[in-house]
Amino acid sequence: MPTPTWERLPEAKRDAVRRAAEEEFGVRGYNAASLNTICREAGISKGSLFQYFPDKADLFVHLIARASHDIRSAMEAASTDLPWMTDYFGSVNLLMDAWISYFYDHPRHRQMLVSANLEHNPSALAAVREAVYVDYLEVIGGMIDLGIAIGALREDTDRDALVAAIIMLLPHIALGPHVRGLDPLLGLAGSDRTHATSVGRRLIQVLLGQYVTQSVPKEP
Amino acid sequence: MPTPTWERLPEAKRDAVRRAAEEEFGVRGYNAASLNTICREAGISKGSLFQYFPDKADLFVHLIARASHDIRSAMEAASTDLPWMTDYFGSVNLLMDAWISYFYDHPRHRQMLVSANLEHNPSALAAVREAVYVDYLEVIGGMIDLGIAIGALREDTDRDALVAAIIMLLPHIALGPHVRGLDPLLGLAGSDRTHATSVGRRLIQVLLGQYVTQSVPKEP
Amino acid sequence: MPTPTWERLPEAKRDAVRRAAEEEFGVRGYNAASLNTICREAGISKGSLFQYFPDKADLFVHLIARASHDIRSAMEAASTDLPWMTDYFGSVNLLMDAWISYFYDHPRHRQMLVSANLEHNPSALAAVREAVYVDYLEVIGGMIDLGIAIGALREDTDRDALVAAIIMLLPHIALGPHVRGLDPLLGLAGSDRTHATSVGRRLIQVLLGQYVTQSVPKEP
Amino acid sequence: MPTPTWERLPEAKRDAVRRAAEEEFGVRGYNAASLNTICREAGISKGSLFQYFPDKADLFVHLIARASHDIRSAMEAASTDLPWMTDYFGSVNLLMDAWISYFYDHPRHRQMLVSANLEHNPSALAAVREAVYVDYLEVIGGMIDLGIAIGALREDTDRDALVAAIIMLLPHIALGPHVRGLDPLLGLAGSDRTHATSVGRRLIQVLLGQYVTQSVPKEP
DNA sequence: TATGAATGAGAATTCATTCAT
DNA sequence: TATGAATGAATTCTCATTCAT
Repeated sequence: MPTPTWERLPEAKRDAVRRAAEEEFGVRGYNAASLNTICREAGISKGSLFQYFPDKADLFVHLIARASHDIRSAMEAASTDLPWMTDYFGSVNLLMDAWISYFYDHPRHRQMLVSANLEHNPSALAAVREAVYVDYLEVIGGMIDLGIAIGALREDTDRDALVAAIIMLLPHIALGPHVRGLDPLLGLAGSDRTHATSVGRRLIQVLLGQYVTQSVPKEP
Repeated sequence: MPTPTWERLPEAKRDAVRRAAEEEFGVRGYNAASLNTICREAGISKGSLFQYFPDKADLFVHLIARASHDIRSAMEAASTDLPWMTDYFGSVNLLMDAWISYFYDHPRHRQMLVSANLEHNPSALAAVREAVYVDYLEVIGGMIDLGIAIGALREDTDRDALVAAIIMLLPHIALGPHVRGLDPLLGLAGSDRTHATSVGRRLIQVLLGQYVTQSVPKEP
Repeated sequence: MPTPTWERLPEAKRDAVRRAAEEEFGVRGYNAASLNTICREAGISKGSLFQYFPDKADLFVHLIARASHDIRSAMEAASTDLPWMTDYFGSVNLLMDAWISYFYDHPRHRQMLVSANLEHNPSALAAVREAVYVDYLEVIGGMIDLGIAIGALREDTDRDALVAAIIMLLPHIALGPHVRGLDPLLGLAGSDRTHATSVGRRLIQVLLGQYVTQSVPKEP
Repeated sequence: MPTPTWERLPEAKRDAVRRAAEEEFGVRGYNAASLNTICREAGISKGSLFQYFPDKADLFVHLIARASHDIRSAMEAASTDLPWMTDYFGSVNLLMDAWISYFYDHPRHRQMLVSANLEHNPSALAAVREAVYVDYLEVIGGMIDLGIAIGALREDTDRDALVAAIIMLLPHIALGPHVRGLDPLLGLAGSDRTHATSVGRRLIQVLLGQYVTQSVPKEP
């Protein structure tokens, strides 16, 4: 956890530190990221950084948790206005669109979460698990449960397997499947938002298709 | 590529080095793995290791490629005797069973491939891509194409999206979904082979279910 | 370039580091010099040295450039009061005396510049070229040009060949001709300042003799 | 000294080892030269090399001494037919031409002797001193003594200073003054044999000019 | 509260030399 | 006589963390 000193800091300085750290963790990964670099870019001293966060891992966890929380908020906001009751499947697709858009609008968050997903260091990984997947489980799980409850998904849906599959795929869809050698298949590397969105929809279809009871809406 | 010296080494020593290196890369990941540790565990001197492999990256790539090749061979052997024509979906499930079993029988390979999948270092990642994903694309792609060709899968199957989704999920299924925070859902951590197999089948069903034209066989 | 940290260091510590480094580079040459040894002798930790200089080459260049600059300043100071107009050849000799004296007073500089002149490493050599020879070319070239301009040297003097010859000989004269097997001839090894000065004058005579238009002054 | 084993070796193998070693010492210098590389290029094993020469220094000394001896022989052969009695200064120039030509014809020797002259390692340097400068002293000293004896050089020539100056300049003239920052002055880097020869003559003139009693011959 | 110099363990890699076969 | 695997000390350089100012 950040120290009280960190909380008392002016927002501008906190922002500078966060930006520098997200960039560095995003580009180099947790282990290879250098606190030297972060301090230099943020314009603070080494000593200061250790007065804000007890150690490197703690800084990382803080950033991941914040990003995850931001995303969840964005998703919940986007979800509010969707016609879940009347067009469930369309709403799922629109939510996925919003999610993909979020990462196009917040490239530093995207990059850092890619790194987090690639992380092997046990304590960093534990942080990702606790900070990110809890949110995922709640949001995705809730979405599927709603679908079943309102009859938009078949009653015999294998809820847990489906939620798990979606969560496993999520990082690949928005964060960059190309890092995993799938690019020849899906052509996502360097693609624009429109193409990424359309690929996202195809994957949703593969996962949800068999459970949908409504007629599947066409792409706009 | 390993040096000629490596090729001439007695199998026992090669095995000791491979074991130690797979273990270290598996536990700590490419970047954090220490050649010091590998040497100590393998009982060789630092100088020797560099007479076997030109550098760290080369050792890593060698191990990954070897493991990947072993797995593909095991899969192709397992595939040969399956009744693809008469029970396509059952064969898919049995192939998945074999695949999961392989990793239960070769825990060091499993662990190292998990690490490889988590790798952030770009050049190490490129090695993984080339060594592992090419095999995956061929084996999985071939399996789906066969299903479509013989009418076991629907003609309008989104072949690429499906192959991509399977490949994205593969590492999670056999290599450890628990590392990604999904354990509360699937209960795989420390589970036995039987439970892992059953989870694998549920995920296959989620992915393939809608495209299957045959009646789905029950678990044995 | 040295880091800001280096600039802020107390002079005593900077001096200790410079001494140790000049000694080590002088005794062993750039390539063979050990940063370990330098740190030990300077009484600082390995980490500290790399907070002062980005790498080994930078430390080397810094020392060479500093020494060269010191020498040039000393030469220009010595040159100021000489009677160039009325006794050009005598002034050349007195300048040479000052130059030889400088190295007797700064034995570490002498030794390090000998090493620098023996350097085989291309990038270290480039540094020497840029730091040292530019000064030499300017000072020696200027001196010859002046001699020609005021009529102290013959008009048909092969200016470039003469400057080149002097510059080629300079390191040998003051920095130690004995290292090149010439000692049986000149008896410089371990000699005192007086003998070295007299040898210097003989070499000047060999080089300049034919071009001098004034009567050559006797040694004092 | 090479071992008896080395002497018994077939000439072809000895030649391969010499070539490889001259190349490596020439390109990288004594300290940085790698016996690994030499063995690989020569096509022999590490063990063999150490059965031919007791250690690295000994191999280096052997090569230097051999090259120096070759050069001396070539100079003495070239000297034989020169008209020393009737055209001393012209003969000096022609000898210098032959010397420069030798290095254009034996680039590996040239390069290795450049390295030797740049060497800082004490034992390697001692070898250079003993092997090379003894020859230089005898050949150049004899040449000057002859000039004085036959009256081609003035009686009051400062024989030792002159010999020393010539020997100091020799490596620069044929071996590459460009490495010492003099190229802007003399334009020798990458120059052809003709230009190098003409530069050599200008330097001879600068050194010998004042002592010559004959009229100086023009360049052909 | 901020600073930034100091630390030293640890990283990958190279190399001349030895010696059992 | 030839081989080439083994060695381990030495190299430059990085980094998170501490602590006196």
